[in-house]
Amino acid sequence: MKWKELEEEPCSMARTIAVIGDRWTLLILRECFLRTRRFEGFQSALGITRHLLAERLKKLVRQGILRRVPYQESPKRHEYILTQKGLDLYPIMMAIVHWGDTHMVDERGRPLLHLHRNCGKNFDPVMVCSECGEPVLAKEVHTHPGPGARRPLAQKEMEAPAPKPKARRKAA
Amino acid sequence: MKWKELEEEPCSMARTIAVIGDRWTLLILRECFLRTRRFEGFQSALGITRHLLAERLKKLVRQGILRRVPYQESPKRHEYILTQKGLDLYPIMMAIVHWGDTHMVDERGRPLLHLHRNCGKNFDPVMVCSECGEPVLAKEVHTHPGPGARRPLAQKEMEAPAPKPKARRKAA
DNA sequence: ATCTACAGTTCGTTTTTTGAACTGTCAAAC
DNA sequence: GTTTGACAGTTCAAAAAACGAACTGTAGAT
Repeated sequence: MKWKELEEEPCSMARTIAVIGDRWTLLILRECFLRTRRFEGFQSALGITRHLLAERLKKLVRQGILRRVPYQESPKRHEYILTQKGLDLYPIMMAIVHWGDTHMVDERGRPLLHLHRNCGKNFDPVMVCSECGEPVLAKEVHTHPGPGARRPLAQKEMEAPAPKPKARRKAA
Repeated sequence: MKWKELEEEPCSMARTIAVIGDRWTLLILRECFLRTRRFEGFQSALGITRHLLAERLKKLVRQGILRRVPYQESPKRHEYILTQKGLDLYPIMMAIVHWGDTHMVDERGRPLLHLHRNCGKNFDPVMVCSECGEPVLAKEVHTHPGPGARRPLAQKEMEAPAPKPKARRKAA
């Protein structure tokens, strides 16, 4: 499977992973949520190579996750700001942080705490069901095909190579 | 920054990303949650190279996310099963799927639906505050250092170059 | 005139990933 | 009793991605 195909898989996870599923992209997004906006800011916070950083930022802009906004003329300079689509990644970020808080901390405890201003307390993110409001466990969930599931196979595909004859052993 | 260092960063996101933050690992985990357990199962579902798959599975076992359980003697064969630590990744997976459902679907709609058996409805995952139960928005959260934050600077680090005065220039 | 800040780009080297075949055990088929 | 197939890997050369370090270019500060 190539990465181009991945983006077209009928799977929301695959498609999302195709966009944000690499280490540097996730770290760049972490910085975005910590209010970093500028090239040098990302570079020095992460130690990423400038080449990669430029590439990843471009990709995030192409995907509509960041917006490239000018903040000064002459020399033209831009900031990278999260769009709404980007802000919507927050639950993913928080879920990742929370797993780390639960399973990857050392004896000293959490590196960061999160204060929910609405209620004034440090909190953990909890994933609940949109319908009943209860926390969701993996075992309580049944997954089934939706309208965008892989379409029924077309005739052409039906004729497509049945699983290749595996001439794996001592061939030729 | 090398990946070894990443695992030791005082940041739960960095540590988590060091473990699961690459494309194949995330896809392997997707398969795990879809009940795939065996080498061939992962390989044929994902099209990952066997070499990489073996490597990634080893790493996930080392990290305690999967358990390698024998399911037959002679030839010894093993299954890869999610541990509790692995099951705890579920909110991350669901958050990723949900973002994809929101921002990456085509006109046909979602590839997969998730039924919450407890309430009998198809649902979306919602991230709420553990303290007040309300959905959390990025803007409502204030991040601050916790007990495991970067240790106080050692002497050597104190001697490191202080940030220099910033040059100002005309704004846009 | 020189230095520094910023936002990249270029390019040669190293590391990772890929693709394809190979190894080895055992059961069933021929 | 030899061959075939399923399974779970390992090996290795070649291709792709990432790294590091230097370079480009604009402009304010010294």
